[in-house]
Amino acid sequence: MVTIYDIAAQAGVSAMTVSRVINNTGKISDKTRAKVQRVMDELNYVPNHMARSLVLQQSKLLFLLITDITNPFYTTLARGAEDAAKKSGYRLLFGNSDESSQKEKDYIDTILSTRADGVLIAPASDSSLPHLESLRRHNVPFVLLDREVPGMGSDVVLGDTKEGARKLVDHLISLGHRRIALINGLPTISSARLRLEGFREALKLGDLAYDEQYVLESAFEPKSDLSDIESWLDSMDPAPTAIVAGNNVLAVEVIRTLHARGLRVPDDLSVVGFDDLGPYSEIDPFLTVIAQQAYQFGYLGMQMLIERIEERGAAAQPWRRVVLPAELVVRRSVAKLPE
Amino acid sequence: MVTIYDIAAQAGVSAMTVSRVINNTGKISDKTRAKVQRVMDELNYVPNHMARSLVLQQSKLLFLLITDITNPFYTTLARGAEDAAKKSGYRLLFGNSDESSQKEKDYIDTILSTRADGVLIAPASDSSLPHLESLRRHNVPFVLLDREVPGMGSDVVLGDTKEGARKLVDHLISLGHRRIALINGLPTISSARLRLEGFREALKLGDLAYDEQYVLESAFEPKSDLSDIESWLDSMDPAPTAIVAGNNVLAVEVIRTLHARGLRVPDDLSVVGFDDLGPYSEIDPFLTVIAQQAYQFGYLGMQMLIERIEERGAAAQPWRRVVLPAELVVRRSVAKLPE
DNA sequence: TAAAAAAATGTTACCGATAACATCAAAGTA
DNA sequence: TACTTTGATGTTATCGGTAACATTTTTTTA
Repeated sequence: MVTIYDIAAQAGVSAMTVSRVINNTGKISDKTRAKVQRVMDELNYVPNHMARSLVLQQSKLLFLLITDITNPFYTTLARGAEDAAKKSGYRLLFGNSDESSQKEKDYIDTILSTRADGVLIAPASDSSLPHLESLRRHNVPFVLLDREVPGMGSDVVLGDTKEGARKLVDHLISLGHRRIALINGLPTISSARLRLEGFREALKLGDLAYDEQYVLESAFEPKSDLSDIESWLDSMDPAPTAIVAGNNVLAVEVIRTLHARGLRVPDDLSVVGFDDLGPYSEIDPFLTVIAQQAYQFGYLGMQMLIERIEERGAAAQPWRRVVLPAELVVRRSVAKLPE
Repeated sequence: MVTIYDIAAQAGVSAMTVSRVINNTGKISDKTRAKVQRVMDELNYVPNHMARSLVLQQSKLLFLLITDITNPFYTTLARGAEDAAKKSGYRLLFGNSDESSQKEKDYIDTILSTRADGVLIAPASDSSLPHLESLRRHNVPFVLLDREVPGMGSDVVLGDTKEGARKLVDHLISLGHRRIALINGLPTISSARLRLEGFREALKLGDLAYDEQYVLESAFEPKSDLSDIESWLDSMDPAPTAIVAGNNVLAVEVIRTLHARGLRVPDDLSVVGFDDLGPYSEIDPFLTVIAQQAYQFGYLGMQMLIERIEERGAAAQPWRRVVLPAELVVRRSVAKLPE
């Protein structure tokens, strides 16, 4: 690999002069600059970022850690984060924790040892706490996305999840549904807890009793084994007329299971969910959902992160909490029940 | 940040001894090892990967560069690459070029200056050639995915695209279609060229004439402006009875456009495409497609990359070319025409 | 018990860059 | 002309690790 020393030797100057040309610092005569520049081009010089970060103690590298790279919510979010990072001259790398606390830990280790300047992270669950503590301890700024972790203060971008759940249930009630079920993420995830809260509140406001048998808590990630959904569907008595799914993955699993049983949505059972299904939603606007501003999650989160990084040393600002609105998008997956 | 020198001082040994404990190299007494280990735990030591890579001249870092992070084909591929990388003890970072040659170049620069050990890359187009030359010049092994770049020999994992296109057209012909249109990616992308070839061959075999007006070459990425699709649809005379879309993004765009015009698929026009639409194809198996083994693209490509990296120095092996099969998945988006 | 071998640990130099300071020449000023 | 200032460049130390070699301690063997 070509180094500044190779350039320096070839151009007949010192390494420091080469460094000055590269970074456009200090004073250099035009003649020297031109000569150095020419040699760099000739030898295809590429700066070694690691050597540079080592001495500068900053990498201009940011990480985005998401929990499911195949989930359109997160990939759209990634686009937003990318755009915001680029605008401020940072490079962005992605990691995918797959909803696994262990994988998340591995990525955090990578991030720490890569000496990233900051991290945008959608935590796997409450058990991410030690990972976040590790980041905090090592003084790596981070911003949480979509989920909070109790016990860890930080900047965070959230969706108005509780309100979203309420809107979904209200919508169902307004169409005559009275037996409404919820398949939710695990209660170790803050957003799942909020969905349940919103769900219960809306029931109460609608004068409907909360019945535990109508609630299933299941992992957010796609699994091959759908038997818990199966048995849950069997167990409810009387059967619900509508199911609220805690996220898009669960919505898909539920609909798949229903289809496998020969049940049609919404004719036999209504289904609503959180977050869009990506391009698919566009060709066949089928599923009624709470749409979240995925791109904004990434964009705003990244802005907040960069502000934190650049204010470093300044008096610490209080944590910021951005809550993005949740919009009900009515499509065709809910039946209107006869009164 | 805590360094090995801090550990060394605290533990009353030399930095080298700490290094030996970390890497489990050389000979160390159990007592010393335990002591050093304890101090590392106490101080929450995290190795500085950059310092280490600087001296070792290798980073154990790999990159995956894809062209569209919101495309399920690539995210599924990413999963495969991730799994294969982890199995061999490499860390994997993602980059997203967004089908843009410029963004791709920026990522290549990042990759070069980060001194990654290797790159898995889905090139944006033939104009990626200089970027690949740059990698080659700097001796960074890479494997191409899904697309080849003329003039650049390398390992590559491809889909059997031409055969795929043929199968789609055959399928349409067998259902009575005679006027078949193709909306394809730009001809600067190898896979788009192959699709066109397969398309033409299948027409010929089916005794159908190739008519240029039925072919539109458009960018693969989603755009807000659909006017070229609009005018193309208007221009064809007589109108086709079926449209082959070159990838999933284009399929979605076409269907969206048709819906906007009040046309139904497949009742008014049949549409087929390449690559699935992610998990969501499952809730409503609608679009007939050529399904590619996205996960395998990533997994096999990563394996080949790692083999290249680790054989370095050994006699160079000839380039390998893996072609993965393309399977026709028949669903509901094609109408059977009366003879 | 002295010499040789093995085990445990330390010292030095270097990876590729930059900050801080040092030097030297040309230009400006008294 | 001597003296300061400014501009252009070089030297040295350092970031956090590890390889290669050096040294010291312990164990084995003749």
